[in-house]
Order: sequence, then C-alpha cells, then structure tokens
Amino acid sequence: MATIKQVAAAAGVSVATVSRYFNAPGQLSEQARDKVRQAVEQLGYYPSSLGRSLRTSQTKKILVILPTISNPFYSRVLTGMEEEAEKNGYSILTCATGGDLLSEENKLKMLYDRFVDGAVFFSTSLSRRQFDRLAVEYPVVQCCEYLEGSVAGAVTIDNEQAAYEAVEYLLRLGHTRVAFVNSDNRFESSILREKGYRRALTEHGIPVREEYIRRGTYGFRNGEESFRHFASLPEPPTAVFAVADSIAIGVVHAALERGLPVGKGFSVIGFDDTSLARMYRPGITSVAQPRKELGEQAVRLLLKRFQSPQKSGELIFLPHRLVIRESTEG
Amino acid sequence: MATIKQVAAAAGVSVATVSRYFNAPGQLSEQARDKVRQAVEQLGYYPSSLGRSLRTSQTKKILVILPTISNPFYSRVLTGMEEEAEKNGYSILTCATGGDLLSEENKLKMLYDRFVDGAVFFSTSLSRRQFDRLAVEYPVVQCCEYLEGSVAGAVTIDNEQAAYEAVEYLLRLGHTRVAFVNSDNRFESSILREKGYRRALTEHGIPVREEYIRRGTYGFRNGEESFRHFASLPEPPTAVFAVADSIAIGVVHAALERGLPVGKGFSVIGFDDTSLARMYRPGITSVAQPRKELGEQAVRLLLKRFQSPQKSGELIFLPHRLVIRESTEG
DNA sequence: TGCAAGTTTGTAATCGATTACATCTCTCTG
DNA sequence: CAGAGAGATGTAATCGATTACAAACTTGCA
Repeated sequence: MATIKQVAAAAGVSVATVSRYFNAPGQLSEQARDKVRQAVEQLGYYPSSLGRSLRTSQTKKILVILPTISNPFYSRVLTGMEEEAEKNGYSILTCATGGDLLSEENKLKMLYDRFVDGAVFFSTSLSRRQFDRLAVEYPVVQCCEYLEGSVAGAVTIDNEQAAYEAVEYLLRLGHTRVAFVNSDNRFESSILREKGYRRALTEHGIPVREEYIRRGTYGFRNGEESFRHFASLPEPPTAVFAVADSIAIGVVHAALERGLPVGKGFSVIGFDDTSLARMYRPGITSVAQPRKELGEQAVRLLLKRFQSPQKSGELIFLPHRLVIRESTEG
Repeated sequence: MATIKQVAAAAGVSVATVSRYFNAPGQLSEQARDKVRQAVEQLGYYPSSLGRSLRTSQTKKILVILPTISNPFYSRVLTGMEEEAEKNGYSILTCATGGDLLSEENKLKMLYDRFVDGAVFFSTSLSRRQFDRLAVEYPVVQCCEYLEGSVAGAVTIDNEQAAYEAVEYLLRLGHTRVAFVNSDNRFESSILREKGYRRALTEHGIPVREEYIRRGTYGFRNGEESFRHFASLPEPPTAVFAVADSIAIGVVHAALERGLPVGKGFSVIGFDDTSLARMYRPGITSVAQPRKELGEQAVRLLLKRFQSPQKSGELIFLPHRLVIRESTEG
C-alpha cells in the first residue's frame, strides 16, 4: 500500500502538495496536478482514512444501532438515512444488537474510541440513566423512539395518538370488545401505544379489561398465542390492535384457523405498514409511519449536533396515517 | 477527550506504561497498574481507535455488503457472522447498497482507505472483472454467492443441486407441467438455480418450455404477475418453483385469488425458508440454507485470508434441505 | 527598476496511539 | 560481594495524513 510520502517522492513534490491534490486541487498549478495525478495512478494510491481521521478528528461515519435487521420496517428508514448522510459526505454503518445489552455496549465502543462521529438509535437496551449519560458525552439521536426528556434528540411519530386513532377506528366500526397485543420490551413506543389504547377506550366510555391486554415478542407466534388466549375468554374480543404487523398476522392466522371471519365481524389492526401487511391475505390494516423521512430527519438532527454539541436535542414529530385493508371491515 | 499523554501525566508514568496497561497489563507492577487505573477513571479515558489502528495497521472491523436489509434471509446469516467475528476480536459493520453499483463502489472506499480490514459480499453489482481485481488487492469473500473461479473465497450451498431437488420433488408428486420464476439479476445463484431446474426436467424426460420460465424482481408482485402469466397460457403449469419465498407467496396469493387449490393439485415451492414461508397460509414449502453456519464460515474464511493474503480463496459448500409445508401436497 | 500583493510550494509540527530498545532496579548465585 | 539475569519502566521513532507558517517565485504598477 502506497503512502503519501511515496507518492510525493514519485511525483517529485512535497507531501503537502499531494495532500492538496486531494483536498484543495484548485490551489495547485496545472503542472503540479499532473505530476501528482501520474504518481497516484502509477502507485494506485488511496489516502488512508486513519491518517486523515486522526489528524482531522472526524471519521465522517455514522453508526446506526438497531435490534435486528429482520424487521422490514427498518429498511426504508435506513434508506432515508443513507441518502441524507451521503448528501453531507457521511457514511452509514449499521449494527444489529439482537436486542442484547452486552452486544449493544460492545458496539458503543465505536463511539467511545472515536471510530464513528455519532450514532442513531432505533431502540436501545440501555437504561434511561445510561442512555442519558451517553447522550451528554457523545452525539446521539433516537429514531422512531423517544425517551422523554433525554438530551439526545429524537425523530418519531406520536405513538400515543397513532394508537388512539387505530383503536378509535375499531370503535367506530362498532366494536366494543377491543383487545391489545403489545410487545414486552420497555420501549417508550410500546408504553405510549398502550396509553393510546387505554385512552381511546376510556374516552369512549368503554372500561379497560386487563384480560384483553397481552404482552410478548414482536413475533408471529405472539400473535397466534394471544389470539388463543383471547378466544378462551368467556367474552372474547371482536377486534384486536397489535403493535406490529407480524403480531397482527399471527392473530389473523390463528383466527382464520378457528374459522373466524376476519374482516367480517372480527377485525385486526397492525403497526408499521410493512410489506407483510400488504402481502398477507387478507391484507392487514396498519398504522403507517413516514419511514424515509424519519431516517432523513434523524440524520439531519445528528448533523446539527455535530455542529453545536452543547445544545440539547430537538424532538421532532412526524405524521402517521392509518392504511385500511381487508382485516378490518368497512 | 483525554489522550494517552494526559493520562500518563496524571498517573505520573510514561505513555508506554499507559499503553501497556491496556495491551499487556501483566507486564506492569501492581503499583503502576493502580496509578494508571485511577488516572483512567478520573479522566474517563478510552483509547482512540484511530491512533491505535494507524500504528498497528488493522482496524479489526469487517464490512458486510448486502443489497438490502429487508430480506429476512440475511438476518440469521449475519448473526453467524457476528458471533464468529466477536470470538476473534472483530466487529461487523453492515452496509446496504440497494443493489446500486454506485452505492456499492462508494462503500468499497472503506476497503481502499483501510477503514476496514476486509469485506464479505452477499452479492455484488460489480462486474466479474472488477470483483476479481478487488479480490486480488483486498481480503474479500463471498457468502451465499459464488463467482466461478474467483480468487476471493466463498461459502455457499450447491444452488444447482438444491434447485434440482426441489423440482424433482415436484415431479415425484406427479407434476409434469412445472414452471419456474427466477430473479432477473445476474447473480450466480440465479443462473445455477435455473440450471438445476432445467436439468431436473431434462433428466426426467420432460421438455423445457420457455413460456414456463419467468424473470423479475425478488418481490411479491413478481410472483403475482408470473402466476397471471402462467394462468393465461393454453396449458397452464400445475406447479411453480420460485427462487425466493416472497415470490412464491405472490404466486400462492394470486392462485388463491383465482380459486386454485394450492397444495391440492397446484403446488408451489419457494427458496430460503424465511419466516415468511412459515407464517403464510398455507405454509410455503421452501429450500432451507444453513444460515448461521454460512455466516460463520464466511467470516472464518476471511480471517484466514488476513493470515495468509497470498493464498487463493477456498470454496466451501454447505448442505441445504427441502422443508415441506402445505403449499405442496403430500 | 523596485516593491507590494498574489500564487505556488515546502518544512515541520501535530493528531494518538504502539513498541523496539535502552536503562534502571532487584534478586540470586557462586 | 560481583555480576548475570529477570522484571519494570521510559525514550523516542513511527504509523499516514493535514495544515500553519515561511519561503520562493510571479505579476503588475508606479
């Protein structure tokens, strides 16, 4: 691997000139440019990011931490991040933690040791206290999640309101026995969605029944099991709101197996409007988030923090919308 | 941010001692260790990866390039990579290219500028020539794909044989009109699977009909459209083999819409055995790959190349298996 | 012609670590 | 008690870039 010194020697100029060839070519004479260009081509030189980053103390890399890449929801959010990052000369590096705290802490070392300039979290296994400390010392923002009052910025939808509206839609359809399948993680979004669910019922004069509320993984299986639980109740619900499409599909799957007419008397709503929701039969009604924009804004927020690290993070809410398909009648 | 110098000063020792505290603590006296530990804690010091990497000329990072993270197949392969990497002190960085050549070339800069030690490719938009040049100069391996005769190593299943067996299974069920939905990319796996499809038919004395072969994206929609095309033929096929579960689901979806009894006279097989295949109704018969092991071995191969860069890459085949569900009768 | 201003280039310090080599201090042995 | 050998520590070179500052060279104008 060629170094800047070797190129300088081969071109018969100083290392400063070679450096300028890459960083301020307009400053060089045509002669110098030619000489350097030739030497660079001949040696196949490519400037080392390590040398450069050490000197400039920025790597132009952003770390994105997500629990798993298998959630199709993330894909387009990530695209948004990529585009916004690239526009500003940054690259996105993605790391999946498997929702594992140890793994997450491991990845965070890249922040501590300055291998990346900042990080975007989709969710975190860190405690609020840990996360806050982190946010004070390093530029980080949250995307699609939001720890109340964190110094880190965040871009998200209004999860409580979104859940409220989904449940309200079910009530409008005439349902009075509406169940809720949450995830059992401690993400703020889960808590907020549950809040929205409860508020919708309460405001419409319907008592909240704890046996109508289930918590489990984001998986298909959780949906299936939850449905079986609901079906075993003396008064089974006639509608289910799930915090993820995969859960909703599990519910629908189990319901159809029992011969329940999904979309005709038994309604199910999912969350995130992933491709799953469209692909399934029947199509799953789902709460859609503006995915690409969530990603863009998250990166934009992070870039702002690079500029002025002292400021406390902004909190940005983006609009959601309910996409209606066959899993709800109407 | 504290530097090693500041820590050395605070601890009243030399920078060498501080460095040894992290890299060879056994070499220090208990006294020295204590002094350094205190200074480190007091200053919140964390060694800079840039300084270290510049000096040691390795970053202990592996870049994983994949077309999109939205394919659920990748998730567990990645887990395998993570585990094997971590075991050896390496970290995995994931980058999605969107199947875009420009984007991919952009990511490859991290290889050129030594930001990562090597790369694993799930697939590549590079031409064979470009990829070969890359493989000569940098440590790279392929995972789940294989460009014949490349100097880069590869870990993959025998795609031709896998396709052969899937089609053979359909023939055993009594089907004689078996269609094939391929992807329209130029990946070796696609070519090989088509080869396997053709060989299975030919060896069983069934002529290959070009109108039974379709190419498109990996998407659901491609499946739907392909089915409609097949259904419009004077002699529609009674079975379909698709190179991806999402395509297979599209086929099943469209077939059910037409009232075709999927799994009872009309059979569909997918590929990769993703969670989709299990979640769908009916469950999709699919060719399973040993995902975690594919990831592990790919990283192991790459680590070998770090050791001895001169050697030409190995080619490792891992076993596949057909997982039978309701989309095929029997 | 002389000099100010502008352009081009080079020198050398610096970023933050690692590590070969030198030095110093002990301990042990004959 | 001298000297060998082991163990602990420090000095300084080095990795590969960027960039402030200085120096050299042009150019234009009085």
